[in-house]
Amino acid sequence: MGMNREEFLEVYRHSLAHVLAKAVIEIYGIENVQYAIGPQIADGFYYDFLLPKAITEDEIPAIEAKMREILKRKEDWTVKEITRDEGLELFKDQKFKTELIRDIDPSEKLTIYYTGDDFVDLCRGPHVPNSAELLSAAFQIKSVSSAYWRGDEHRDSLQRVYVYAFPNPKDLKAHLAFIREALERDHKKLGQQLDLFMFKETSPGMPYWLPRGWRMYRALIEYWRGLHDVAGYQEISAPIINNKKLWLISGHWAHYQNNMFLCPGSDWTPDADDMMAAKPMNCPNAMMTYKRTAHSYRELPIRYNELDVIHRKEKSGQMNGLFRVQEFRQDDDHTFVMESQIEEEADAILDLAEKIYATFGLTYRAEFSTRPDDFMGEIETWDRAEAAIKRILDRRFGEGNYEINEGDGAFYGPKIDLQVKDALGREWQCGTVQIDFQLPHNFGLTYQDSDGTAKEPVVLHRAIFGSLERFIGIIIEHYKGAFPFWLSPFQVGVVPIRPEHNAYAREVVETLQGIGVRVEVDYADKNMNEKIKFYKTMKDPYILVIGDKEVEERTVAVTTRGSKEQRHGVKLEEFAELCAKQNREKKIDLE
RNA sequence: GCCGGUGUGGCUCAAUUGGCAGAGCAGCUGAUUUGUAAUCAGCAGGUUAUCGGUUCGAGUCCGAUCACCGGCUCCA
Repeated sequence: MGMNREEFLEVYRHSLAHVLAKAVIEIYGIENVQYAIGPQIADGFYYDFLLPKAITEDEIPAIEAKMREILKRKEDWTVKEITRDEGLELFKDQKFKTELIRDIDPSEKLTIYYTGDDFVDLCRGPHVPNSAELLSAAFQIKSVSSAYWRGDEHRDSLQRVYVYAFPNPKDLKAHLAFIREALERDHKKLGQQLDLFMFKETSPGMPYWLPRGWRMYRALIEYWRGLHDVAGYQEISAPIINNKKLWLISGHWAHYQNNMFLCPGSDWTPDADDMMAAKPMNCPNAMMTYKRTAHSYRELPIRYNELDVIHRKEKSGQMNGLFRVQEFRQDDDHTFVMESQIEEEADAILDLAEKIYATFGLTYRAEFSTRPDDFMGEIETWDRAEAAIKRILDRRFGEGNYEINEGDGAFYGPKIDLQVKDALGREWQCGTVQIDFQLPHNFGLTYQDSDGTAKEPVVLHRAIFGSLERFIGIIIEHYKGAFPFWLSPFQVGVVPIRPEHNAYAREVVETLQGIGVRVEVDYADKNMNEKIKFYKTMKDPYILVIGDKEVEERTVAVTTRGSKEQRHGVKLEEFAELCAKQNREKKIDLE
């Protein structure tokens, strides 16, 4: 066919979308169906329909069967060019098509495709010449859900039929295996199995961190603090609940109130002067911290990093495990710089981000969002900042090797977003570097420059993990719960075979704890198999078995996670050094 | 917020057309004293998410609420 895989997929998926629409119309009757659009997506395509009632799960097989039946008719596909007016006449009973045609430039010709002689759709093409060509394609309806016409919640709610589609059964099978794999890695499932965190109805979207999960959380924080302490950051912590006066200055009261948890100072009315709100962001308090004293240009950059708990009230139906919560910590920082320091500082942040992602074995890519229409501040300042960011990104990734989202920046400044890619190739937005010309202005921040005048600093908001909660969710799935040594909730599980081995086991535990290793041990008088099974289930990196031989030789018998073999006669000191080394080096794989 | 789905001991799941809420694991008690992923026996554990309705009778049917899941929108 002389096309590459991408084009091939596009033609196949696009053509199958028409077949789906035709099937739905044949089943539900053309008078009951308003068909909208059917674009292709990463693993197939979807098509949106307005129907008298929702499609249920049990109707799916019939739709799929109808699609296959249509393909077997081996109908010809014919393309035709028409005018706008002809289009409006042809689709006069189809309101979405009519709207689409109205939006097209009147001078432009429209193309329509017939599949057989009874189904016609507005489409740019290209398509297969005959349905027979799609007989080898493999597809499966994935699900039905709802979606708004043009993504607008005030408009029609449509039935969206998602379909997996691939050129052959082998590719489809591989994709289904991938989906199964992703389901197995589900962090909500693993979080429960590994006893890391839980949720309760009494505080939706606010995780309880359980003993094992909190150990990991702490390890992550300690790692993060270690890096920032030596990179010139000064960690702060500030009030969780603040009076609305603060939010009035920052602008959150006007623009973010719907996402804030309010609590009364004394009097329960929203306009009371003592109304308080849990902070949804750390920025205002960082501004206050900067403002407590006068600053010289010699002090800049000033970097205030922090890990305070923040709260954002979400509309119901938005929460999703650790990926989307209402209470979380960002690995936040507000760096105050002179405009001339933006480039160097942003570059240093990207260095730090790269180092951190590499520790987890995560690759990443950058996106750059530029000035929106409703921007605030001086256009020249924006231009200089955008040019500075562009220089950094060109240097780091090469021109054209990062995505540019024109006009997608915040109203207060341009931003860089970092998308990390996990073990399954899925992308997650984690890091962000946002330049802010506005907040320092609102808070009246200044520094005294070398010429003696007062100037406004620029603020860089940045996070590298994004939120610790989301990041932990990502790495649970990335590692499938088998964490690197340095990050594991417990790093070593100790199994004394009989009570008479407990004394030496205690010595082993204390030795390892003494060098900061997280050890768990079961001294109970019970079958050793139960103890081993528990530590294996919990995916502890190392299990040490201690019996007569080990007590006598002052050794440990080591089983490494993922390996069937056991290392006998390992000297206790030797094993302790192995642990210390891995905590230092933070390698992903166990030694 | 919207559309669809789900909710039964701590966990995983049963319960026929509406007809006595049940099992395995975990827990507790006892026995077993064990060298690498489930030793044996016994015991206890439930207002079937919550509230209301239909019915002689509701885990099951209807309504509302809450939470969660899959999407839409929004987002770290």
